[in-house]
Amino acid sequence: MADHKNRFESIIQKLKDNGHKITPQRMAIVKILAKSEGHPSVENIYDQIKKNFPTMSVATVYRNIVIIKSLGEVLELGFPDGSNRYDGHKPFPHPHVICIKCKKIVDPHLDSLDEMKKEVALETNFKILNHRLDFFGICSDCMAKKD
Amino acid sequence: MADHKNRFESIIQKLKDNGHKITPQRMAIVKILAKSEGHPSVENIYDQIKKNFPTMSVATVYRNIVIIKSLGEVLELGFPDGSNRYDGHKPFPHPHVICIKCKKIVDPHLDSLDEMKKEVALETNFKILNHRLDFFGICSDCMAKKD
DNA sequence: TGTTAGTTGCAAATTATTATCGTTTAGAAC
DNA sequence: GTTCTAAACGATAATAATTTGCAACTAACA
Repeated sequence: MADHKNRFESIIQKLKDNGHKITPQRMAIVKILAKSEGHPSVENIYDQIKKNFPTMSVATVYRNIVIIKSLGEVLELGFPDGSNRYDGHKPFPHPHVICIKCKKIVDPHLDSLDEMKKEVALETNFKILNHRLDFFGICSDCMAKKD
Repeated sequence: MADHKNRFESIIQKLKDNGHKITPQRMAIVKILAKSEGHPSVENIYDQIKKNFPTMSVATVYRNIVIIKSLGEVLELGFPDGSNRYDGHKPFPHPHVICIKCKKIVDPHLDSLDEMKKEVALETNFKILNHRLDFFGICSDCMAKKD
């Protein structure tokens, strides 16, 4: 999809605008984040890139994610079990549905969340800035496979 | 409140039922978890108990939390920043509102969540087993203090 | 009381992430 | 194109949070 290409260009542009150099390694990382197929982990990104850059270091992946995160162009999904996954395709808070068997992550469509946010703000007197909503379960694929 | 005492008794009973011994250290940990005032962290629990048990080890806190968690009597709240907080008072999934300044955690009242869960299950074909909903913001106390 | 499996405290191991540092390089200036 | 320099890189050491291994201890039951 052209959508991925647009995300790639827009992240690269933002990096340039903020005085960052565009290295081959950085481009490879941005390319994967722009697509964010399956919401990759650091390990996952590293493994993909190592094929083309055998000297690639994990530190470089971490460093770049920190920068891109600070520019608001990637969403970090830290999970209760300590694992981290990333979404550079939709870098804003949105609900996720996670399969606990195959670790697949799906983005459901939900618009009652805004209403909920207002309710909570009213009840607690908090100024709500951010949110995180995850549903954990078993996807239809894993359900089909016998357990 | 008697509520805290009930939670304490019920966690202790569950431990006994599952063949665990009731040591003084364990009782101290359960006591704090039963109350879960402010949703304590491991460090927090450890510090509180160290006053009465100077030889107490953090490992003991971790080990006990693993057991109590496996009995379903405490809810672990792992946050994106890597921090962990616990709730043994309401050990089932429920929404939280977290102040990003003072780290205060409040439990809002929300009943539209069940409806949402059904919607998501229908749309994604997942069997939803669990969920996690957090709102992040600034509490009225911190808002009052000048920034 | 005596026995024993579960528990504890300490320290070492593990894991994920961050920092250090010497070398390399993208990109602007010439 | 060449030169220059701050930024980025790779390798590895450091850090922090959690877990594990093991010898000593003790709760619980007979």
